[in-house]
Amino acid sequence: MDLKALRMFVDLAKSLHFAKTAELHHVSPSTLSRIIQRLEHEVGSSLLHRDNRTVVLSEAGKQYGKFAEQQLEQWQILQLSLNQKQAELQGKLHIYCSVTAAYSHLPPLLERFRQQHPLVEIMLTTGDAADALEQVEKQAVDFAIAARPEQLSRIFNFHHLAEIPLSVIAPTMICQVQQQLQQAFLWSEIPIILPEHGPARKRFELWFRKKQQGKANIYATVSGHEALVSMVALGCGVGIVPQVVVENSPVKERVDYLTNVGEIEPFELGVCCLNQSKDQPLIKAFFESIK
Amino acid sequence: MDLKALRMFVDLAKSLHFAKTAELHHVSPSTLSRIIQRLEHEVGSSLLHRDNRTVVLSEAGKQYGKFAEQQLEQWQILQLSLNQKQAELQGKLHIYCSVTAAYSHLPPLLERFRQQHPLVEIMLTTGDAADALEQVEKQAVDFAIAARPEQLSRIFNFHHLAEIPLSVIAPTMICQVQQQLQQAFLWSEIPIILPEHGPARKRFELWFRKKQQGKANIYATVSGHEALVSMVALGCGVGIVPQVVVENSPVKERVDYLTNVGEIEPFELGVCCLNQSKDQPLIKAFFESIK
DNA sequence: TGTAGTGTTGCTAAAAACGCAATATAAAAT
DNA sequence: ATTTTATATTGCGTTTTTAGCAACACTACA
Repeated sequence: MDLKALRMFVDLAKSLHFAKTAELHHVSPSTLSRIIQRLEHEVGSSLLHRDNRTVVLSEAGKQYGKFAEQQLEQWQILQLSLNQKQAELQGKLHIYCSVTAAYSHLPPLLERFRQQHPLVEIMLTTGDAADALEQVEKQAVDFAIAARPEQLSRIFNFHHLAEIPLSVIAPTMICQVQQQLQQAFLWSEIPIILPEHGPARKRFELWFRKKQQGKANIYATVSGHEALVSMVALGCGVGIVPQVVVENSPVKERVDYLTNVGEIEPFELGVCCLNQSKDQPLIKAFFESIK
Repeated sequence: MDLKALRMFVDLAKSLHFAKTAELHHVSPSTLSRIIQRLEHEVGSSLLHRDNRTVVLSEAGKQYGKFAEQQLEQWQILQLSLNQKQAELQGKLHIYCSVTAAYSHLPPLLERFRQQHPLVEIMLTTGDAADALEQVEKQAVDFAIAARPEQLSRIFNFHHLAEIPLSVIAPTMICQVQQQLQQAFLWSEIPIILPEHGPARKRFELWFRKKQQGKANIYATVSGHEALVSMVALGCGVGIVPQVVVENSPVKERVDYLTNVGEIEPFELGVCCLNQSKDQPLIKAFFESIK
């Protein structure tokens, strides 16, 4: 009986609709169904009568709903009371990250921080992941969600978040590139699309050198992984990007992963700030909230 | 943040002692430590100051303690209110099980039932596991926690609970049996202690026949697995018993498991009642609460 | 009778939790 | 001052739990 389950139940009791409630909470309907089953088992009686088409609250369900709301309210009160001290902290916090990271990795980090420091204003700048460290260095932002380069200058403080696997992607559509890949081919003949700079480019160079097939046929260089996926989807060539960028891309149906093309070392994604500023109250509080 | 964690925190806040609290709740100290860490992470501040030797509540911890007690109280209120209808159910319920099952398997079953039907009086009879079905058949009890025999009469209703592995145990102490086992030996020479009857005896006969070493040298037959462990511990011979009996035995330090002695088919442990009585309200309610 | 909408269940893969054993540290004892 | 004891935490392998997909079962409605 955790808070998430209670929230879901409260919402479900309002909407009386599993699918919608599940979507609202970013879980699959089956998960929600099982969560409710767990609750029912815990209290020892069924909370909802469902006849496979409609859902209504049982008497126990109504009581449970009130209970759940009370519990959640008390939790909120506790939060408020505990955060009063921390709430003194206020100001602006500038964050830089890629569009993709903003979707995939930032939300859970910010959620806790915002809860603990509601008065702090978050300013989010999105852009090419490769520019992240530069932004931090020139103090345009307080910190960035960034991939760790092989050589990380001493001036930075880096906190590990996750490993980001890279993949080689190719267009799904019928085009010249597609046909080349179908046949026997030399990598030096395949047009390749690359990031202008940054760790992803480094990864590519390392990977291509291993193939020992001469010079790469670079079709274009772009800034920003998101744009790179689009280029590939349009059939311009193949590219290397983080899988998570593809998953969140609106054109993900139009690219395929190439398998058996050799290992590509994954990114190490993390939160990066200047060492000199890591003791500033806001930045310190942020690192505190994510560790 | 589930109820168990809250209960543990409340107790810990009183005792200020991890090891004792952990034991009280039947978990290892490390588990408790991690549970508290989880709570602290959830609220975003430390609840206890510990300097590796002493534990004191932090300010946040005090507030959290109050919160936890409130939450638990509301849960109790909910329980009470939901159980009012079911509480109409009252009477006596006679249960039979072995001493060991009373420790190891019964508590979790009864806990839910008692919560849901507080007015029902539980009458527990412990005894030799092998007598369980007999007790049910002659209606001395309402149901029993029992091992399923190969042939289960149609008059019984059986609900599976768990697989109980059997083991061959021998005395740890230096004695004749011990020495025999150390050397090359024939199984027909080793003194063996057996249950008088019941599934465990059947298992033994099956197992011994596989060895094809003639007739077993049966030193003694006893009724009740618990007594059997004692006999083995005293050095009278080797025996076959459920592992769980050994684990709960006060003399478990004085017996060893024999390995590489062949497979013994495990018990199927379950709840067993008469088919004719499975629709009685109390018995039905019990099965409901454990399924 | 077919079709779309809805909740549940079987199954497998991933994640979380557990407990043991080792570790760290501080108080108490020698 | 050094050893012993008491206590909480951490590393790690194992077990248990949970999530989500896909298939299913059922119902309303066209």
